[in-house]
This record gives sequence, C-alpha cells and structure tokens, in this order.
Amino acid sequence: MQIGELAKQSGCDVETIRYYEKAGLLPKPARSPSGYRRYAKEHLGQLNFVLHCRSLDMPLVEIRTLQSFQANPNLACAEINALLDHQIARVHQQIKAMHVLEKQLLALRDRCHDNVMASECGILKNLVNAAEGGECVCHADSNEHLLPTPTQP
Amino acid sequence: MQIGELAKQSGCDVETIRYYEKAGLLPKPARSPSGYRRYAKEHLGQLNFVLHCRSLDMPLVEIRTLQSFQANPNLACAEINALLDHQIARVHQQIKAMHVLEKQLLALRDRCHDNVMASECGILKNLVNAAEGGECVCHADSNEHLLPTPTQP
DNA sequence: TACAAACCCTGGAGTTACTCTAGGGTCAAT
DNA sequence: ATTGACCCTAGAGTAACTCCAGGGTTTGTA
Repeated sequence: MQIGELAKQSGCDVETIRYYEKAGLLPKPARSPSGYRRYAKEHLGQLNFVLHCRSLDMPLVEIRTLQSFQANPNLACAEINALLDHQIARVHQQIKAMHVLEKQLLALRDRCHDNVMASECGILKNLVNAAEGGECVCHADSNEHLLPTPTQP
Repeated sequence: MQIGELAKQSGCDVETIRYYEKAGLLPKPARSPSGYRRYAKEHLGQLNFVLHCRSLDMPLVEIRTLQSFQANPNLACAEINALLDHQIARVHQQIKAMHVLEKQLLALRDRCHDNVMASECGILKNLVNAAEGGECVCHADSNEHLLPTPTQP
C-alpha cells in the first residue's frame, strides 16, 4: 500500500509518517520504481505502536527505547517499568502544577467582571501591582513557579 | 544597571531578557558607550510583569496584548476578561486530559511489577498487542486522544 | 603595566514534534 | 492531451527559550 492508504488506516497524517521515518521510528519501506513508498502490514503495526505510545504522551526518545526492547526481547524489562514510572511522575507533577495554575487564574479572573476602562480593570491592576512588588491575588499563597518548563522536564 | 544586575533582581536569565527584548516584550534600553545595555527601574517593573504573566503560563502574544492595555488605559477591558477566560478554559481542559492520561498510564504500569524478560513484560506486551488491533488496558474506556496537541491549542 | 576573571555583545544554531510550503514527478481516467 | 489525485524532496516555520562561537570591555590584582 502507498503512504496515503497507511495514513488512512492508521489515522495518522501523511506528513507525520514521513517525519517518523526520518526520525528513525519507522523502518524505511521499499520503493516503487517511481520512488513511491510501499508499505506492508508490519508497517501498520509499527506505526500503530508509535501512535499508541504518543497517545500516552511519551516522547519520541522513549518510544525508541521501547522499540529496542521489542527488537531484543530477552533484555530485562526493568527499564520499561522505570520509563513508565518516570512518565507517571511527570504527569502527576504536571497535574499538580496545573491545579495551582487554575486557582491562580481563577483568583485573578475574579478581580473584574465588568467592562470598564483598562486602567480600572482589577485584573490588569493586579498584574501591574504585582510587577511593582506589591501583593497579587494569584500568587497570594507561595505556590509560585511550580510549573515545569514544557521543553525540558 | 547592567543586564546581569537586572537578571539577578528579577530572577530571570540574561539570555531570556535579551530574548524578550528581541520579541518586543521589553523596550530597547539605552546603551553605554561600549554598547552595554543600561536599565532603569521601570525596566525591572516591565520585566516582572512579563515574568508574572509567564508564571501564569500565558503565551507571549497574550502578554503583548495585556501590555497594549497598559499603554492604552482607556480601552475597554472586555478583551482582558476574555483572555483570562480563554486561558482558564485551556488549563481546565488540560487538567482533564492529564487525569485521563494518568489513569491510562497507571493501568499500563500495573501490568508488570517484576523484572522479567522484555518479551514477558506485561507493559510491552500490552503495547504491542494494542498496536496489532487488540485490546489494551490503557485505552480500555474510550477516552483516547483527549490530549490537546501542545504546539497548537 | 600586564594579565586574568568576570562581565558584556552579536548572530546563529539547537531543542520538540510536528506542520506547511514550493516546486516538481507519476498515474488513472476522460 | 489533459485533468485531478496522488506522490516526492528539501527547507522553513511553530513556542519559548537555551547554548554556542567568537569577540570586546571592565575591574582587580601582581
């Protein structure tokens, strides 16, 4: 089958499939005489594996690790467990941070429910005041900066 | 004060300050004869404003919007409120998705608590099986793909 | 006065996981 | 012969930084 068919069967974008191939998450398929990629059933399985892992929000490097365990099935699986644990801890931490964030945003939101001039808006006033070292509703309890930086966890 | 001092007083990285300047979130400061940036107290306030908004996980574009309200204080503040509402909705949605994700990961994690061969590892077996169209513990209830794509919300 | 340490500068590349575009080739049907 | 749907590559763009190379400046010490 061609890439478009694989895309349809997996629900994955064509561009993304090509991207995964370049990233080493999918083996390079055979090519037709005109250079079109030709996929077999195994490719669908491998792509689905990647997509399933992605739906669990695993980064591509970790998916590559899991693939190496598929390739070497007699390796000890401790690292797989550790990988999951790490992932779970990360998600857990993010949930906590998000809850804090939500509370902060709601507190800030509560400062203005009218349509007034910006200079009278409780939200903006609070932000400006905080920037000048004053108190702010959103960071009232010292829960600041809990958020993990998204790019490097 | 020089950039290093501003960095220390704000708790922000030097590189990040330069980045914010380039991104138009901080006004270009005066320069010393040798080209060093010279900051005054106002700059600290403006930088803190940005940092505070960032600690609430606002994207830079929205911070720029808020700044325009600071610059034009007689504009109506409805957009500020809407901005917050949008932000809150986003966070709320993410929390929900994260909870689902956590449950999925925990279910998967539960499939293996030993250190066995990878081919016997319940986690890996489950992932492989799912890729082949079988059932999986993690996506048992049809809550798949709830996660918002991080790059375009 | 010579030198080192600590600071500052710019421009550009790297990070993640894609997405999109330009510019072009292939294939089946009309 | 041409249309439309499909395929190809290389490269740029996204968010919010971070890091690097390669260089200049300032301050303190020997």
